[in-house]
Amino acid sequence: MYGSERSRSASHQSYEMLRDKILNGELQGGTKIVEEKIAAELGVSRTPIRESIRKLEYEGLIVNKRVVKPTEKDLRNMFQVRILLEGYSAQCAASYIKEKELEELLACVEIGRNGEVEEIMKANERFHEIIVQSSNNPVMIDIIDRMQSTIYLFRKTVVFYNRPHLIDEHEQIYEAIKERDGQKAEQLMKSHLQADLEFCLHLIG
Amino acid sequence: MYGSERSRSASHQSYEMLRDKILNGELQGGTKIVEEKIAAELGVSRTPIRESIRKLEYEGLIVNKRVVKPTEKDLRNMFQVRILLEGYSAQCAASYIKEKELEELLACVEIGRNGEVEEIMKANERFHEIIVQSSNNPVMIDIIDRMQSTIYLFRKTVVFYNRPHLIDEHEQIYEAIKERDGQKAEQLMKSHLQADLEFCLHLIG
DNA sequence: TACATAAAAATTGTATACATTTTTTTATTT
DNA sequence: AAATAAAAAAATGTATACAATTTTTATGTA
Repeated sequence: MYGSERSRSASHQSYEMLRDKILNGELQGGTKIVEEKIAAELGVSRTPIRESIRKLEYEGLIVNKRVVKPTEKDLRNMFQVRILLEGYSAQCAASYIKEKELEELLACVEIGRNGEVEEIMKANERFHEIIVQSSNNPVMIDIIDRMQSTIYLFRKTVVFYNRPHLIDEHEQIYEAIKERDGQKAEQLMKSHLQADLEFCLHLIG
Repeated sequence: MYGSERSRSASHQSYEMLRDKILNGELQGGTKIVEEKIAAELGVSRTPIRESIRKLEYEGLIVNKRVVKPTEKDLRNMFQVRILLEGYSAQCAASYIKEKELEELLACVEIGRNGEVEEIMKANERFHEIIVQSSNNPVMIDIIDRMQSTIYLFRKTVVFYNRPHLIDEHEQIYEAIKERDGQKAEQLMKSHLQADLEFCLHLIG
């Protein structure tokens, strides 16, 4: 259904193009973003480009007309928030998650063990996504989402590693949720994310 | 110093004007926002108006070209996040707050007891602000800030009441922080905000 | 060389005009 | 009278032009 979707507005196309280029590193941190240059590149006027840039500014991917270059401190700050919100989401999930999602969590763990690199990465992202969604709180989901791109940007270089124990930790979280033990699920999620942060900082710093 | 500040760009002026009108109720929830109308009102072109509208959209004050009309569910969702983040901030404050800020917290409590209505309202806001700031986490501060306007919008009609025990609760939180008891401060902050939410919902629903 | 300053260039902010889409109104049919 | 389609109007999206600002470069001086 989605595949056949009509192409959206110029500003939206520009937004997606810029975001992708930032996330995949084609536009490196610190690069100056000049409206006219982007406009020429896409063959449109500056007007829609400006809107797309504003949007990326609100998302934190562009700061002061430059591609963001998140510092360690930025990453720590985001993770601090993420740990609080995803930890809480895990607790909610233990109470509210449905059988279907529970099965999908398990599937993610299994792909994490036996899948191809690309699959594994997707499954790991999906694992967190399912839990966050199950908070059933659009405000919370939104906040986590918005931080996601900057976090991804920071750990770009790390992402092809697979941290030791990562899948084991996912499995433990899954078990806790399955047993409907909210406290445990929250605690496990928090230390999982903490370990993730530290691995990330260690590799880079 | 700030008083004599140069007037900012048209889009920023427009942003402030619209935001204020929304917050003080001059533009009611559900009101359609039409670019040309606003532009004519301010005597500028649509271009800067569009930017200001986008900004308000990101802040959640405009949704689908209409002034937002937050539902009870929205308020609950925001408070859920706010309780997590401000609770945590209170914990941090217990560890890190400086003498000067502690004194200011106490001053807020005292104004809450003896001040004029306007002063009290300001002091109560300031009380929370100090604690949030002391988290020392710009990401966290930003998120709380962004929710603030929508929360304010919702409780506009409530704001001139002063909930019973509100100041007592502030004082207890202050005491816990002063005693450097992070767990207690967090717990007190959480129930304080929970009570606030319920008072608000009760008055309106 | 290092620093300040003026001129030039580049970039962003805003106005206006037109194209496209969405909403409202009106007309038509059942 | 209700439902539908066609037409008109309104509103938004985009392009272009110009004004204001910021950044860069060139130039002169200590």
